[in-house]
Amino acid sequence: MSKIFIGVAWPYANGPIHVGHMAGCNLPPDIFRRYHIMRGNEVLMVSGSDMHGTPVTVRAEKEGLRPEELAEKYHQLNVKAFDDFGVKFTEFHSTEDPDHIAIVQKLFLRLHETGHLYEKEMELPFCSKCDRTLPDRYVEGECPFCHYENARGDQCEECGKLMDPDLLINLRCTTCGSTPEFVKRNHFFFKLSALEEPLKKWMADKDYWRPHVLNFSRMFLEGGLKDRPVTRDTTYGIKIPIDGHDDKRIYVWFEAFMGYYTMAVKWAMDENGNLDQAKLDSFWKNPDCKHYYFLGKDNIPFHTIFWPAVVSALEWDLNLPYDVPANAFLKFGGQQFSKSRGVSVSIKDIVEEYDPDAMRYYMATTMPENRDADFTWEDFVTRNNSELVATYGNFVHRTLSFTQKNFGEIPDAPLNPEAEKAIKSALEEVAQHIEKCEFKMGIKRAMELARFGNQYIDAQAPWKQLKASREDCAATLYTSICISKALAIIFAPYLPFSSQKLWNALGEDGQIYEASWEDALVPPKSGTKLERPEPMFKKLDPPKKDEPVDEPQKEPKMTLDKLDLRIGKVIEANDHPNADKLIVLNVSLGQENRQLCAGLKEHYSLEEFVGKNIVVVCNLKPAKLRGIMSEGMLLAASEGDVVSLLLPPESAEPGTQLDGTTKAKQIEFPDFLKYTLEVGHDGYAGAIIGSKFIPFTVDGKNIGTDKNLGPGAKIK
RNA sequence: AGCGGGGUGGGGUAGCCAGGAAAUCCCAUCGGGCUCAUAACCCGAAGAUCAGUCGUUCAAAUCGACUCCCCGCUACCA
Repeated sequence: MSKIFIGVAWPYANGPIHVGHMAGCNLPPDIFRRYHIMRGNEVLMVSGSDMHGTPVTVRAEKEGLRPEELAEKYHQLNVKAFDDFGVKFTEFHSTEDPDHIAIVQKLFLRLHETGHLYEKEMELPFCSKCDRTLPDRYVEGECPFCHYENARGDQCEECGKLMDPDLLINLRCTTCGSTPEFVKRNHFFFKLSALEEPLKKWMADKDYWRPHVLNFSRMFLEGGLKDRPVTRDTTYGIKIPIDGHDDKRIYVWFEAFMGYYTMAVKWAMDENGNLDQAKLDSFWKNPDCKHYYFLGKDNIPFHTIFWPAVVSALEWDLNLPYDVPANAFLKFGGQQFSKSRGVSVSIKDIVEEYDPDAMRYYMATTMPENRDADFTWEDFVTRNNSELVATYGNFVHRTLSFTQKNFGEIPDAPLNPEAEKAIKSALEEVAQHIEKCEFKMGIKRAMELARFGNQYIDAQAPWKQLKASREDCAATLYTSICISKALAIIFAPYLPFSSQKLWNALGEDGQIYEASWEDALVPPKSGTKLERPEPMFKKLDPPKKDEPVDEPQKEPKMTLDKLDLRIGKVIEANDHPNADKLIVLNVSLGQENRQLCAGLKEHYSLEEFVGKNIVVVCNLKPAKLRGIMSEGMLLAASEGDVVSLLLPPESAEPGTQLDGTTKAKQIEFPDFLKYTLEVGHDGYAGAIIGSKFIPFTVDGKNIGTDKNLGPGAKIK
């Protein structure tokens, strides 16, 4: 029996866990964990919610909550989602956990003591209007090399040169546009540069890592390591345990991954908070305990470089990562998952709608182990129906129902030696795949055993044997039951819920996770009464095809349904800090708010905008307009010099979709310009599709223009 | 711009790191079998110059170079 430590990347508590997270970082460690438990190994699997990241504060502002409240809300939600999905952690808490905080502070002091942290004065741009120091990313100015006007503080996008904020000419704050001053602040730095060589040495024998992980990490190291600041000017987060730094907090990047250790410490404490050092050491100082970290590819350097650096800098001889099987990204219909763009499916919704195992199966077969993969509902349904239901589910069901009907119990007969061989090699190969974190291969191999089962039954034809020789028939069925039992075990790490059902249907008592991998070869007891079986999995209806798939035509046909036009209500209007003609609007679309830039300063005053209903193109690719993100475009008509907003009925609720338009996928700006939109003969706005004028309507009502422009006025 | 990843029968994918009779699985197509099973299962057929060019090699989807497309990232938003 050995010990396995599993660290799972800490999810941000700024939203519900979605299928991308689950397939990328959570399902794989759960499969791994379940397998090892069945092998009799002791597993410590930890993670928690990251509550201190900037995304949390940003999201909190949007929802009008304090960051702690928001984080706690999503933390609770996600704990439940994991549980419902069958993903179980030994310890799952949050960065607000008092023990986490206390231990992080201890580690901070320890690193200070070992000389890996030092204090240095750094000059930081400070925006007095926003009242905060600005990270490099949040300052812009003219590039001193190529004189590009909107170079960022970390890098000039135009010439690609790395930048420092103090080099920029005419600095400004990207948020508000005012000019920052430089202030001197003391910050703590982690001496990463000193660990470059040791890390290279450590990584030298990691050839068994996934190629993309290893490549990326080695490249990163080759690029050289710079010391990194580990504190920042903010008041949300963990306090620095050294006097005189009340206005600073420990940087999230530095603190969150310490959670792998803090959670282990927490686990090794009794109710009174007394630490059992030996218990902790058995996982963290035990050379025989392998440490695995599961995460998405965006997280690789933190786990293959920064975290190992910190662990070794503690100088306690703690275990370094053994493997970091990072996954690539799971995309959704070809797009990156993104909450803000509505490209997301939360686990909560999935478990309400489907059997978790159906989704676990789909994820396990498509997870992005070595490259990005694509999640589509169609594919999910197809794989569920034609593999899970038709191959595995069907094999078990035909076996059990035939046996139950004709024998009523597990017959007494010998196991077919061919089948025994097939079971053994499946067990062995699936085990090897899982141990090497090749989960996709593992489940594929498991499915082959089910396929073997179907072939076996077909070849034996027990329905014929029944008439010819009841003895032969019994042998076939007994063998099929043995295969079913093996399938229950083999699939248990992947599909725990259905394996449990099958386990009990085979007359085995208790929980399958208490069974061991080797039990797959223990013959089922003859004479066990069988219940009338229920199918293990349900067939799913193919997704409704509301429109014919639009692939056939090469030229994208102009149809309204490719546009996502919605009613927006202006909440706030401001001048663009860096442009003469642009204004920046904050617009409510019901569910969400968006920031738009519009070139209407010469035509409308700021006051005129507020409270107005407008028409917004919501599926335009977001673009930066003179430094400010514009997440859509408002529609206005122009006739000569006169520019007029489109005027939807005041009764229309923000967020209402214009009739005929859909939440279509994102389009590029040039594609949008291909549409001819204009004011029709009756003075109402619309689009020309083909040769027909189709008026825009919302809730059946026409949309006019603010200044009653005449027919033919162009809209954009 | 730089870096990283990808381009495999009609669609979606595996194989590539450790080169070897041209290739996995699912769907779609065609033919056959079976009727125990959630019209499920089983067998068979058709279909790819493995993006392109050049090179290394007895041998390349697999290694190297270049080109063309797609996607992602660009460490203070893990």
